[in-house]
Amino acid sequence: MTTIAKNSPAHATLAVVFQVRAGKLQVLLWHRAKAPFAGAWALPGGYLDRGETLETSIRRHLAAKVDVREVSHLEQLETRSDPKRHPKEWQLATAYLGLVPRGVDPALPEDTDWHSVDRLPKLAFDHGAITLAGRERLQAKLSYTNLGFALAPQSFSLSELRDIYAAALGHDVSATNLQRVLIRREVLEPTGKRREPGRAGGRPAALFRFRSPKLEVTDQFAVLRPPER
Amino acid sequence: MTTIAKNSPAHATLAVVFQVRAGKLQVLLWHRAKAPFAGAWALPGGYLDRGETLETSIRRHLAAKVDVREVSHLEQLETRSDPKRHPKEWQLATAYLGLVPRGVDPALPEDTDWHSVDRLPKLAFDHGAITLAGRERLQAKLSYTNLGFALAPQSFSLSELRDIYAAALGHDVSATNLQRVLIRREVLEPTGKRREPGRAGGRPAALFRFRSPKLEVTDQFAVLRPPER
DNA sequence: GCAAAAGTGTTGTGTCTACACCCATGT
DNA sequence: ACATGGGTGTAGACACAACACTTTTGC
Repeated sequence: MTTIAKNSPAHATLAVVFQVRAGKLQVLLWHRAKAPFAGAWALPGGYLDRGETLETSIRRHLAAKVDVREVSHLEQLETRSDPKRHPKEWQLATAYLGLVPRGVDPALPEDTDWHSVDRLPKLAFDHGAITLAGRERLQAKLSYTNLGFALAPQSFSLSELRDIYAAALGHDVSATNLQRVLIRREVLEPTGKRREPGRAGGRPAALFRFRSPKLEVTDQFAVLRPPER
Repeated sequence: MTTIAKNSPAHATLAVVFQVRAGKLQVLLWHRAKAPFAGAWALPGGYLDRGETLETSIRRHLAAKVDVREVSHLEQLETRSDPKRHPKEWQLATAYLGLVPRGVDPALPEDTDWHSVDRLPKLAFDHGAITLAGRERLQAKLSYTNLGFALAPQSFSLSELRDIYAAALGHDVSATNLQRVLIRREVLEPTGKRREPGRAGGRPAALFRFRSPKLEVTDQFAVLRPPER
């Protein structure tokens, strides 16, 4: 018998899955029962298997936590490699950003729950930093892409959409101006339907939808763009 | 003797190193002598070693090709994981974007050379796609950050800077407007020095420098920014 | 009529492009 | 003087924020 020095790192995939719930941006976490970091909350994920891509892997691990069909957007965030990030093994982790539209409420396992991002508990490993990196990516892309489609339901009033943007961005958003920006960019379109007012009355809201369910950059060349002729 | 199933992928680091040379955006490639892809050009890089981070790894591998002190910026791009990306082994690769300022001309090994990005030869593995992803990242960040510092020399006239931006962006850039954008954003500052005119005459150009040699976002919240009060 | 909620009109501001014009130097 | 290259002045286009005002509903 020879001892074989393992000369490749273990590789895990993780996902920062966000959803706007109860007016707050929340992230999906599970509660670790075993060491290391027993008792701490952690991002969902697991090891990469032979024959699968990173994206396939994180979809497979997420399927154990939420109905993957609910995940409306998934993109790679970053790969973490600090040799000390895992206390027991040499492990790299590739993190993904996942988004779930407002309104759906997937069934979750016992050990899994949503947590408000601005009141995070102590997270295992480097998952705290990864979560914040995910929020930064989300906030930036809400500004210059149509990424809102991934947080919003199929159809919505503009004040509902404003609340979603406000929760994700962490500051007030004006429904008036949000409408004009997204309509001008041809990101939103009216459905022609209306929402019935509640018992307090008020004008019925027009319902909108996102034109495309795929990520599109809507404002990339705001400056330093090519000359017209 | 037992066969030990290796259940972790090999992990390599790669770098897309750009420099503006001869008015073109060029990328550093080396010529593979051995299979797989013998005879093809490839991005510099190599395996990740135990105890190092991905960034340390790519700096180490780059050191074999260029003087690493010349690399003025390095950031992680993406991790590629297609099981078929390497014909012989299960290998992931994390790619970095590296930038070298105009003007320096590092000594290179025999097998290594610069190639114009818009006339790339066939590249090994998925290196062609990675190179284009690197160019996209560079072009986007030139618009909304001070990343130009990493492509420009210490001090430069505005027409020199315009040529650098034009090569990287792939379209004409107006020196007049480039100046105003970068000065307003407080990215550039005058050095107070001047460039002596050439034999053809002409007004001597004022020399500028970038204020900061670190990446800073200068335009992130162009829209959907927080209300003033 | 009045409160509530949604939507429109309008003004002002800041940032950018385009282009005409002026400046400083060598021959 | 004039060619050459650099720099400034200025006008217009555009996208956005802010806010007043109007519309549509329930009670």
